[in-house]
This record gives sequence, structure tokens and C-alpha cells, in this order.
Amino acid sequence: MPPLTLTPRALYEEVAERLRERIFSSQLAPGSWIDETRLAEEYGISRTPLREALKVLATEGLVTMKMRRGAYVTEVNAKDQSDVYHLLSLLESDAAGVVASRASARELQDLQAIHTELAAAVGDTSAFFAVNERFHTRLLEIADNRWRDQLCADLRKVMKLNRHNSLLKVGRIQESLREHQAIMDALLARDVLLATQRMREHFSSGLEAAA
Amino acid sequence: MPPLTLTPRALYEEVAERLRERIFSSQLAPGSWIDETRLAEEYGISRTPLREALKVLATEGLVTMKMRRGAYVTEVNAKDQSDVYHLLSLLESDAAGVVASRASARELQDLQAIHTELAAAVGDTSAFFAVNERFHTRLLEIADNRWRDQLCADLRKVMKLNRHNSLLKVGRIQESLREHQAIMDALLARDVLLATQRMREHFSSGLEAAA
DNA sequence: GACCGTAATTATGAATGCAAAACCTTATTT
DNA sequence: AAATAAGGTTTTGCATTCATAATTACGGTC
Repeated sequence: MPPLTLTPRALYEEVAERLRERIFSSQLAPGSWIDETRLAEEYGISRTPLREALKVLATEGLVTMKMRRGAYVTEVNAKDQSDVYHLLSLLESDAAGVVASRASARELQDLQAIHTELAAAVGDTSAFFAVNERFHTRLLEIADNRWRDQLCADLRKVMKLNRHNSLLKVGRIQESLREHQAIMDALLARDVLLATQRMREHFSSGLEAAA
Repeated sequence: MPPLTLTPRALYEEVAERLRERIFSSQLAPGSWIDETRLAEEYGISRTPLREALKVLATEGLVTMKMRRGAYVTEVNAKDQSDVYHLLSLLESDAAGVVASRASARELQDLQAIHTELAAAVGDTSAFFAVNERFHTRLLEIADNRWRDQLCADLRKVMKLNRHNSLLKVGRIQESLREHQAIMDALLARDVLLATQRMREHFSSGLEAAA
């Protein structure tokens, strides 16, 4: 049996992730000061990895470091949300085009299988959400651009963690499934422009639903 | 004499900047291991701020952290290079479209002014490079999506990892200027699709030149 | 009671310390 | 000689400590 190297990730990354969640759920309010000592104590760690995490978030733009005054939560307003959504739409639509043009038959089958699962999960909201996410993730994988994968993952964190701006609304499941079907059709037809277009529409109707 | 403790920026930022320079100049070669202890000693600082700087560079993609094995200068192969370039093209082309549709007359004037500067700098290669970069930066600013700005800035840094794949080739200055002119025309005409299209062509011809 | 200067407190930024993982050297076995 | 196991060394990741800047509390003056 392999050693089962349970090294999920570096502590500072774990902490960064937790802080992101707090920021996007407004548990750490925009503009508010981040109390290093308090948080480190709460997480049961020292300030060192926490401060490393804060520097990461500062580079991502989620927090702002003020010299000798600590870290403040950057304001992520409605415009930020829609800006991020726009980028996600742009990147994933492009990925759909790439998949339409370059995916192997095997990979398209794979996507189709996930899509079938999705259709079967219409009744179970949380399952639908999960399979939906798998579909998008797999599509990105097939588009085979690790840099885009990283960008999309980061952008999705921004979107996903805000309760009120979920990428997929409960009331839109039927509609969302239809859109996925349309995307699958375009992919299977290997129609690059249509696949791109439909993915873009899929996103823009998601945004309307969120508004 | 006063202590003159001019603290322009945090130490970790200063260090990050110095490391970036070393990486871009290949003094720290792609794939090579970064010796924390040695560098900290060389800079006369402790490992703490150095490690913070490394986390920043890792977030930017210049450095890759390997769990329990330290930091390595990110290695970008030909595929990475073209993948990153593709994303940059996608994002900046979209930005051009946004500018065409939403920029104020004042902002377009501003871009036009930079473009005029660019035309005047045709003789001076390094000046041309600098103004060219200003043009792209200003365009992004006007497109007004700080998340995209951040992504593009990071992607550009990754491009710079490979010295021989500069975004702008010396031999392409004349051609590049013509392309910029075409972009400006589309922007001034407020033709969204044309501006997007031409920016994309501008990038793709840059890629061909690099091949 | 308001204002200002100073001491006490607190928080940040950075250095140092330390346990454990990874690495390297060397010796032993086959 | 190649493979491998053991022991020592180096390096990482994190905790702790320390100096100094910033903030607050306080007290005196008017």
C-alpha cells in the first residue's frame, strides 16, 4: 500500500483558502481591519503562516496591505462580482471553442457521459450542482491549458463563495440543463463558434438570473 | 543627521522586486532551486520576509512552491508559453472591445496621444517598447476591470520568463505600429467587433513572429 | 471642559529558534 | 559492482521572541 502521503497542502495555503471564504461571505467585512493575532489564535497557529497567507491574498487583490498598519479587506462590490463573472465567461467560452476544435472523440464521450449524469440529477439539487461543476471542470481539463485552469479556479472562488451570487441558481436547473444540452450539441458537431457562443449565453443567462 | 529611514515599501515587496529582476534576467534560471538561506544572507535579511516574497512570486506564477522542497523558478515550455499568450490575447482583445464600446471621448484621446508617441518612437527601439507597454496598460485601465488588469499583469510576467519570447520583436516595429494604428481606428470608430478582432490579430502576428 | 504632550499599551515587521522532513554520504550486503 | 540501509547533514515550515512604530490612555495646563 502506498504511503498515503496525506499532505493536503501547505498551511499558508489552507489559511489563505479559509480567509478567502470569510472574505467572500462577508464574515470579514470589506474595509475592515484583519486582526492577525486574533485570527492566528483562533486557528491555533502562529502569525507566520497567517501573514504569508495575507501576502498571497494581497497579491490576489483581496486584501490591501498598509505599511505598518496591517491588512484590510479590499472592497469587493457588485461591479467586482460582475467583472469577475465576465472574465470567467470569456475564459470558459474560449475553452468550449478549443474543446470543439481539438478534443478527441474519447474526450467528447467523456463530457457526454457527465452531461447524461447531469440530466439524471435534475431532481436532486445538490447532486446537480456537483455534476454541473464536474462538467465545467472536465471541459477545462480537456481544453488543456493549465494557466487557464488556474485562473478559472481562482475566479470561481470569488463567485462561488458569495452566497447570493452562486453560479447556478436553484430555479434555473431546467434551463441550465437545456443550455448544457445545446453546448454539448455544438461540441459534438465540432462547431467552434457555436460552442463558444452557447457557452457565453449560458453564462450570461446565469448572470441575469443572479441580478 | 536624521535616521533617513525612508520606507518606500515593505521589505517583502522590495525583495520580491529584486527577485523578479533576477528571474527576468535569467540570473535565476527557470527550473532552478531558490536557496532561501543563501539569498537571505546575501540580502542581509532573515528568511521571514524572503519567504513572504516567494509566496507573492508563487501567486504571480513566477515561482513554483513544492511542498517541503522549497521554491523553484517556474519553467515554461513552448506549450506553456503559447497557452499563456493565448490567454493574454483573449483578455486584451476583449478589453479592446470594451474600450470601443464604453470609453469616454477623453479616454480615447488619451490612447490616441500615446499612439502618437508610439509613432514618434519608431526610431528608438527601447522607447518604442516602453510606449507600447504604456499603450496596452492604458487600454486595460480604460477597460476598467481590475481583476483582468491583475491577470494580464501576471500573465505578462510569465511571458517575460522567457527572454527570447518578448511580446514585441525588434524586427516587427513597423508592422506593430501599423497594427496599433488599425486598432486605434477601430476604437475611434467605436466598432467593438473590429477592435476585438484587430487586437487578436495583433497578438497572433506577434506569436508568429516569435515562432 | 478642551487641548496638548507624554507614558503605557498594542500591533506590526523582522530575526531567531526548533522539530521534522528531505537529502546526501557512506558502509554493508548480495 | 549495484543496490540498499543507516547515519549524519541540510533545509524547510512553523513557532517564538524582540525591536520599533502606532495607538491609546492619562495627566497636566490653561
